[in-house]
Amino acid sequence: MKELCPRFEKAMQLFSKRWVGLILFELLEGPKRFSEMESELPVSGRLLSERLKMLEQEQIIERKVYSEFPVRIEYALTDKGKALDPVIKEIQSWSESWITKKEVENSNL
Amino acid sequence: MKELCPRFEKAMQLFSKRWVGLILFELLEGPKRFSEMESELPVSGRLLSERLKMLEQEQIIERKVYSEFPVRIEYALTDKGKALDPVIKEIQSWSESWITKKEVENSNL
DNA sequence: AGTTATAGTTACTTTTAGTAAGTAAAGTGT
DNA sequence: ACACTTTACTTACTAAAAGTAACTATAACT
Repeated sequence: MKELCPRFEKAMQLFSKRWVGLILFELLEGPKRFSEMESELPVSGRLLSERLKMLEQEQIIERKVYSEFPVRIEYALTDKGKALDPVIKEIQSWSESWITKKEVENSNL
Repeated sequence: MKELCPRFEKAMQLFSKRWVGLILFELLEGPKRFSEMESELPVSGRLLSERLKMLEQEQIIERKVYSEFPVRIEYALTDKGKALDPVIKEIQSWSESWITKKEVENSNL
């Protein structure tokens, strides 16, 4: 097996985890709370928690605790995370050019 | 649950399937055969076959049969597939800027 | 101390991925 | 004609990841 490109492989390993793309899409709009993301995406608390933990470990997002009542916890992109903006934008652009209405409908069956 | 962007969600659904990114990376270099991809990527025949079938159905790749001895089958990107070049390039560029040597090493444990 | 609101976690089921061995098709050699 | 190659898959089985629903933790407020 050839080496291909270890950094690219590592990046794809992150991206090919379910929900990661959509979580990043959300966070590019600005910092969000757990419950916001949970309600805006069709992801369960269990997986959202798991992914946020992973993205924090990869230093792509940052978890900030605000001691209010009730406690507010916000997730925000780091510089490394913000640098993914062009990637998300390219995927968005591609999907608008090449994904047909029909395909979108059929994917929900 | 908000609608977000159905086309983007559909695109991420494709991308977040394991090996899809690496298969596209390979095919952007030019048409490839099954056995070539199998040996260049750490993917098993079963999944490679499944992914190629899926990508063909999505019209991202094309399967061409050449009646030689032994039979030669090539997979090539369609225009829709070639249009993913900027996406792959952006991921590559991000990974080169932000994935450290250490991260690459640790991901193989 | 008990209530409330957010942010998770746990235990369980279903789906997807990984592995290894086997089958299919079709041109070749005898 | 028929067994032999070579590539391209498929099948049966095991392991890992994702989905679901109910439950717990924390901490400020009353």
